[in-house]
Amino acid sequence: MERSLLPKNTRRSLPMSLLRGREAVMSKFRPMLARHNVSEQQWRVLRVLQETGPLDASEVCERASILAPSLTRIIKTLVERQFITVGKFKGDGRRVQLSIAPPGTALIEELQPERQAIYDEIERRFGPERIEELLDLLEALIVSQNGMGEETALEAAED
Amino acid sequence: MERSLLPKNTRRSLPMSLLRGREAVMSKFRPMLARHNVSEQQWRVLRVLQETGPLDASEVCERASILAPSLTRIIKTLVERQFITVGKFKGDGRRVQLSIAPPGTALIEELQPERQAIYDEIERRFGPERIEELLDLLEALIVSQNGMGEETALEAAED
DNA sequence: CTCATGTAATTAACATGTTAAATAGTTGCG
DNA sequence: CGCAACTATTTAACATGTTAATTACATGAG
Repeated sequence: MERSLLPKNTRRSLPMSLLRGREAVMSKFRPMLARHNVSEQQWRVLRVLQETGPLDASEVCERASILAPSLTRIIKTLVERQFITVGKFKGDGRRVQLSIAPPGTALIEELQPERQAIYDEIERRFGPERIEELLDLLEALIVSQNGMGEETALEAAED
Repeated sequence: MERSLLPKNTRRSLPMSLLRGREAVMSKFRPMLARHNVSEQQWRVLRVLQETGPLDASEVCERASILAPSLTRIIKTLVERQFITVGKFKGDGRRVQLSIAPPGTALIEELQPERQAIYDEIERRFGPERIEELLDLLEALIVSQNGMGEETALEAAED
């Protein structure tokens, strides 16, 4: 007998569990970020620029999982605080090029030890192997859902 | 040699992967909710009330992973649309009792088949066993981090 | 070259996340 | 009883999520 009904309750549903899981982890980092007056999203932008080098806004959105309108606002505050700089793209007047600035790099380096401590504590509680398992499963989940299998007979008929 | 450094890059970090994983799943449900003009959060409130019966605001916050200030606003719109009703709690004038109303129940029942189809598709792509694995890991993650192990020598010293 | 189309980014409008503070109601202790 | 401390909810203020519309620039067909 087929047994793939909807989650019996809200506590064992994928969206809710992913949300609560993320909250469980982020609650450990949030105090650190708050002490330095950076939001989660601002922090993600900084890290992406730090690790990848100058990027245009679209790529930052993609890599930091932030929507374009949010990024527009975030850019404004990060520029004001001199954590990043913006410039035009050579050859395409629409794009903006975002680069991390020295104060941004300095912030990341300043927080590095504390981040490490928090991450170690999370790992100690949950177990390093399980973290790897979880990361692998999440990656597989993302790939499985984002894959271009949209062409079911149903949806293809709508165009 | 100890090998538990910070995630090398933003793509393999727990918070980012959890965020992207959630987005991968929710992107499948969002269109359905949008068609019926309910937000994710409004939907979670309805489902919690449906599955558990009348609750006070705090319990709804807890079960739906919504912060109290957000819930206050959500209640307002759900009451306007007659999806829920609010009443006072006998014996404690501070609490509000939230109950799902017939139109709310009707909406949930109306969406049930579509939810089932979406969930089946997610399951088909990712695999039923892996969903269970993932849910188990997430639950373990949450428990491990929320547990009251806060009393490290470091933090105990701060009080 | 010119216009229709497409793309990158921004703006607008509203809902929610997030923290801090304010409001109301409860409870326990003297 | 009367007040201090606590608890549940709300309000406030600002940042972000989210979708739709708009602006500015780019590109290709004719």
